[in-house]
Amino acid sequence: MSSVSLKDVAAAADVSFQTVSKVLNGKGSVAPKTRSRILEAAGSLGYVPNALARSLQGTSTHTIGVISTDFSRPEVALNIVGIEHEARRHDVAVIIGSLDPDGTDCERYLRVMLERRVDGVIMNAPATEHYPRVGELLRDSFTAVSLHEVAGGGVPVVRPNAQDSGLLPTRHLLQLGHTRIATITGQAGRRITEHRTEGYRRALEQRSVAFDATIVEPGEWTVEGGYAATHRLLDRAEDVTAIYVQNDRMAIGALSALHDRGLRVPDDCSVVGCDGVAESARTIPPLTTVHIPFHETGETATRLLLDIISGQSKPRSITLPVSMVYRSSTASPQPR
Amino acid sequence: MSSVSLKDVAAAADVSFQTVSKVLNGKGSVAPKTRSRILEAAGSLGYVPNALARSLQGTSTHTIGVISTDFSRPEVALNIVGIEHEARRHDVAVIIGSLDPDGTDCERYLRVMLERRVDGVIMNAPATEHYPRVGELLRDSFTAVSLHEVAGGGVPVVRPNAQDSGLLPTRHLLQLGHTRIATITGQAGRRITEHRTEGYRRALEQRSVAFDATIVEPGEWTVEGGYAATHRLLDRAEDVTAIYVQNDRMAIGALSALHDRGLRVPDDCSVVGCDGVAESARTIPPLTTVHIPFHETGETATRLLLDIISGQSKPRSITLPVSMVYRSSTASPQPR
DNA sequence: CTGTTAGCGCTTTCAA
DNA sequence: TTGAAAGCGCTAACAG
Repeated sequence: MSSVSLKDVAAAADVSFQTVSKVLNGKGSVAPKTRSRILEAAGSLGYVPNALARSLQGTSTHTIGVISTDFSRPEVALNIVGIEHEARRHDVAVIIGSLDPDGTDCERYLRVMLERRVDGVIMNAPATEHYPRVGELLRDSFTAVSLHEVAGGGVPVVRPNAQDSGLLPTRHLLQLGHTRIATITGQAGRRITEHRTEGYRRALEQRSVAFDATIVEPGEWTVEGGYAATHRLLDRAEDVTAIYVQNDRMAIGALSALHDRGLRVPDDCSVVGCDGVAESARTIPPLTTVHIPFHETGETATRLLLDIISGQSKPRSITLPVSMVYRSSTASPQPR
Repeated sequence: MSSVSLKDVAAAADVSFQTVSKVLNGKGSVAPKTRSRILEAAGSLGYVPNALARSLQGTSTHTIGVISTDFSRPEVALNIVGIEHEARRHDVAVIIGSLDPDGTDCERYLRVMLERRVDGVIMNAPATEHYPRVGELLRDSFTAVSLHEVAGGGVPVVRPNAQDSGLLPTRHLLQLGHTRIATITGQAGRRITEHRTEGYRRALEQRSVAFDATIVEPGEWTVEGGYAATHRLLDRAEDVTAIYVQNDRMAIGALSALHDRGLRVPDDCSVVGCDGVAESARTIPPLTTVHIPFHETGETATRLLLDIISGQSKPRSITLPVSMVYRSSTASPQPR
């Protein structure tokens, strides 16, 4: 472990350690001879500046915290990768915390971020969107940007257009001629689920198709959840001719369930996913879905956070556009 | 932003800041009255200790670095989540760096970790396994544990049994009666690819089935790569009756390609994946695969790293067992 | 051009 | 039981 300090370099170059500091930071003026002597000493000693000591008197730690829901889900991972890429572009380090499913450990993580004096925090924790204490902490003690709503508001939110994520695919199905369109939703009680469902509902309304709560089935975001939800749905309403599944992983489960029931996609039932994960291109059949810019969302949130920290930008929320990806899991309803 | 310091608390409680330090760290003996006065002052002022200052004279920063290949791939994400979980259990913060595909920015990240004086580093960067400079740095300047081999060795490696990951599924196919068994490999030149292929080869040898390089096709680990590789493979060798695909994402592509060619799985061709991602349970048909304990690998590596740091353990490598998951994409070959 | 003085927030002796 | 002194590695301001 490197523990060569400025003083060590100074001793080797026979100058004061403050002069070394100047040279290494390119500040002040130093005699060329001294400078090169110092540079050489630093090089041969393998000097590496101590970022902690540096942060101690500066105002910035060049570090941000990311508190995220379990990022083994690919969409979430893409968010984080986007965040990390943008942070790195600005020479900012990222400390990460991954929450348990209920987000009950969020405050603990926030505390850690406080102790480490991060310059700001990016929240990607839908589970905490109704926790007032988290919202309070974020507003009072941090410069923060969130990818989901925050209890009590007051924190800039950067996210893909969730309502369009429901509206676009539903409209697509309507345009194909479907009228019995079911939806398999994400986790109940989450804003993002509400928004996607709201988009679905609005698309129906625009075409004067009645919303029917009996063909709205929760699927928990998981492959298995989507599989089970599809069975429950079709056990109850076999006249459904199309399903908008609120994420691709559940859609993979839905395709499997449909297949197990002897139903052909899209002939007997159309399916639209949401998210645009890589796998969706090669499901059987390839999945029509909504492309959500997860990576870009992470980048944008980070850029905003960094701009707010540096005073270059005022806090504001940003919504990113989503777009349809048409593949072969959707078609006009066939007479049966 | 909280910038209440020990001195502020001391002033409020009318004692010296050193006494406050004692109380807050539970050291030394302090009069009960003083103690409670200090505690109250700290509480009402919202004092949060500065971890950076604390690290400055201590020997540890309670921080580890993780340098990883792009973790938007679910297997990789699982590794990282495992690392994070274990670190958090030990109250250690995690700084993350995600490499570009070639890992050329690895040294830069290592430098950042050095500057931040992390206690140790976990490497998950197969792309750098042949970079001597990375190996050197790791050995000379860090306490490190890697999830992949490191150039020049000397760094403990914690990883799932890669050879078994090839041997077990191939043996399964052989036991079903297949003899024309192809494999779609991961990225060429990577150790993990070599190991999985070596396992495949060994299983064949054990049953005296000749290894045939013409039915070994590289697939780049991606869905699309697996799709394309399957087509290339079958264009060349249509007598293949089974394929061991070296990861589940490529296997999804393979199932799709097989379907597009009008081949039925498993009747016309059996497919075994590798990794055991959630999607594999609901592909069409559900995929027989190898379960790889990615989360546990991350946890184990972290526990080892932390133990090495604290001197509780000597550096050593650990191999974790993998296991078969039997589903419906494999069957005995059918006469055609 | 260079070194001195001061201090970031904290922990750790050591005296009082 | 408490506080004063010292120092972790560094930067910043100023004097020489």
